[in-house]
Amino acid sequence: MTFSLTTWNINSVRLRMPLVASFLKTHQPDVLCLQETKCPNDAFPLAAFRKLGYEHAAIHGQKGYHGVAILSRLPLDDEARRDYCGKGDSRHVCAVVAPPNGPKIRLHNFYVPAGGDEPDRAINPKFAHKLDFLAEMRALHSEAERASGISSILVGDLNIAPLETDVWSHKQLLRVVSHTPVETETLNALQMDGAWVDLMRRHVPPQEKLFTWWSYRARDWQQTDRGRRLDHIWSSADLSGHLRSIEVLREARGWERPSDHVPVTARFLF
DNA sequence: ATGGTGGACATTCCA
Repeated sequence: MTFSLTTWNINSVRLRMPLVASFLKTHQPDVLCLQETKCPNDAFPLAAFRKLGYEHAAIHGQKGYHGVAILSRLPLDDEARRDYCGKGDSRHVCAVVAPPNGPKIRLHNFYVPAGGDEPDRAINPKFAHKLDFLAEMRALHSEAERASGISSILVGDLNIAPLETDVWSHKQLLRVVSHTPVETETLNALQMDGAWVDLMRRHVPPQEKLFTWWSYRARDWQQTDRGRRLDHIWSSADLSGHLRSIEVLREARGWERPSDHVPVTARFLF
């Protein structure tokens, strides 16, 4: 049996609902994880998702900013939210899903703080927040959960492009927030701590450039191709052998009134 | 070195 999951920073779920509907009709992932929904829970378009076959939802939104959601064709159990850094931001939601013939999987959906412009925690509180948020994420040990009989998947907009090939120019972005050494080292440490596997790079060789985000500010995003890989799909080690494909839907950046991020889909076989 | 665009919300903040 296959199990598929998409992560997508949607930059307003209400504005982008027609694009989401079109994507779900053509790709039909079992689970959709959204970030930057920018939508309070009582205004979330649950009915529209239900009509598309996504009857199960774990949502965590707020007015104006941030917001994460898990929409699913399969039942979701044991849903939870965590308030990272005690700021009251809606940046994490999780739930357990059990694909047919597969293990129980806890899905963590994150929207990590972008971190502002200046990569110095002493003068930029947003950058300090980003690093503190990542430090708090280290408490998630996928191995610990595995030991209690449950596998893990971590997805979301982590706002960090860790590899040299995750940005259009390693040299030119070394001092740009999202690709600074302190961020990429912190992300790598977090990944090792939890024994997380970077499934996108399991499927696409690290030598190949791979982007999931292109700035709105570029005159022609396609021509200059100044992208970054800010969106990620990680899993506990036991799931990596079940991965069958990763699809980065680059064409979605060219849709009408697009998000600046594109959907990334992982397909597993159990 | 600078500003470019886009979304929400309220007349600015955030990315």
